[in-house]
Amino acid sequence: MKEKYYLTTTLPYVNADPHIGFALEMIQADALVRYERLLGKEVVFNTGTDEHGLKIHRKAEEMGIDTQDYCDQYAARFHSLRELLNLSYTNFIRTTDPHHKQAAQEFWKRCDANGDIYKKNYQVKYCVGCELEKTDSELVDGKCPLHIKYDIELIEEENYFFRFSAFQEKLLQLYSERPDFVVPAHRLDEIRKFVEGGLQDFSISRLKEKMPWGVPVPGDDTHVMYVWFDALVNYISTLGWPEDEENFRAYWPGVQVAGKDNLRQQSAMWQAMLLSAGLESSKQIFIHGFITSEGQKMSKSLGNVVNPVDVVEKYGTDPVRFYLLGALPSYEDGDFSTRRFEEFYTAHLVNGLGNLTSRILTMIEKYSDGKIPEKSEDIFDVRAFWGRYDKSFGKFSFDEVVRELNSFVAKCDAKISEEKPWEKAKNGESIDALLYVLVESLRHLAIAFFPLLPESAENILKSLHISHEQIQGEQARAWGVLAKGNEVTKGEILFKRLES
RNA sequence: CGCGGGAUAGAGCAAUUGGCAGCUCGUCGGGCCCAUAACCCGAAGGUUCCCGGUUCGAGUCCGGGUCCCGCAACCA
Repeated sequence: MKEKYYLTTTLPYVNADPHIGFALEMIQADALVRYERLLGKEVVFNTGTDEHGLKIHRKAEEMGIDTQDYCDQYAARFHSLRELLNLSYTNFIRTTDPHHKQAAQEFWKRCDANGDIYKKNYQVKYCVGCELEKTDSELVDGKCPLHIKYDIELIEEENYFFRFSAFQEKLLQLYSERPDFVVPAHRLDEIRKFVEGGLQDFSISRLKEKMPWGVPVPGDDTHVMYVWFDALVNYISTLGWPEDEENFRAYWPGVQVAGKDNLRQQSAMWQAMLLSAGLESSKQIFIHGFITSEGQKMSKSLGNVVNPVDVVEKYGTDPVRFYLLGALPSYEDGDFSTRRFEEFYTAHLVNGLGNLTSRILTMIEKYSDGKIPEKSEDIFDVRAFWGRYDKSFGKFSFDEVVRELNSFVAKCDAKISEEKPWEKAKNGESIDALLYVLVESLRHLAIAFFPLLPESAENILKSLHISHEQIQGEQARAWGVLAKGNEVTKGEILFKRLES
């Protein structure tokens, strides 16, 4: 039976269009699961949309449409990223799905049965000017920056609370037992510090009369769940929890990919919730950074927001995937700049992989009659290459994976220059040994590039007449798979040169 | 003394446990003609933010300082 692998992204909130930062998360997640599939694993890859809460409800009201219709529209927009970015997710969960709501309620009941949910007065900070509830971080010197003349009013309201404070010890234990629970390590340090500083119980419900757009609290029809509580449960409800126990057991615990703004929610709150419900902790949490635009924070007012749809239309899906995975530091914030994008694209895809592919296939055509020559020795040590490749993927270091790949391409180019096959061919010397090394290396490269550039890699494989089934498992990584006499077809140019 | 990240060649980034400071792009010089005017070789370019300490040896460890950037809890 195939080994199982489960990975989920966070669910974007449907109050804005997808931005490049979310595209990064999706692409990282997609590269990971494609990599795991190469290893021969059976994968569940989950994403979806988070659709409850006050902001959504209010926005739909403003637009004068039904809230569910509003959510449907946005969910469709996020779902369209699948094609745009060539994503291979298997599940797309929406928190308004009936099954998810039932699961969230069941989850609540378990935490409640465990004594971790209780009622308490909650002070809401309210700005009369905005007619909105405010959070502390929205206030400046305790006042609403938009309405300094009014004092913030405190409204008391009874809410359900989650006993977060009870899980401090257990969370710290989890962090110390599993040093790679959160990657990169400095994020684990960050969350540990936070938990060590003491935890406060948090509110997990809202009064239904004020905010009806949420999952009803079991046994109390005057409250709905606060979005966080319901949304986090999607990571397991998508697996059919609670009733499909077999599927849940097969895939949970899973790997979670999230942005640095989600560190607490994923690695502390959600973990505490799981502990409370008596479920296993997540397997691992990978935290990525944010993307700046031309060196500045993206913001609507600066007008420098990068829209993934625009860049994909301009450059294509694979180049965008390649830039996001390879040109940004995997553990930190990174910058999206047009100049750098074009440099990176030209250097590594056009001049690198694309040109090398063209070189090799042409030489096979010219000097070997379009057929694979006799098998020869592996001079590049592909086994060691795969070792480094696995190691880099294992630590979510996508930039390192890309560096490995680029350096393999460079080695091939250097070897060609060194051997000067065109000269030898003229002198009547056999160059079959070199040609085999090159074309077999190209096969390895195509497989290794596949998780990052699925479409381009597929094109190379097509040229080599290698089928999709032949790229999985250990046997695909062996040296000498291409058999003598098999045809090779030179295809279209892989990466077009940018016009300057 | 709220928490955390960062500062390394013109730009963007790397440097397992301390051990000759590297990579990509760009610049300059040469080579090559299989390839998408691509590719290869060589060169120039660094006081690793500053001050002090530990050490045979510090980008890396310790102390102090400066400057950027996130977060600061119910803001997805």
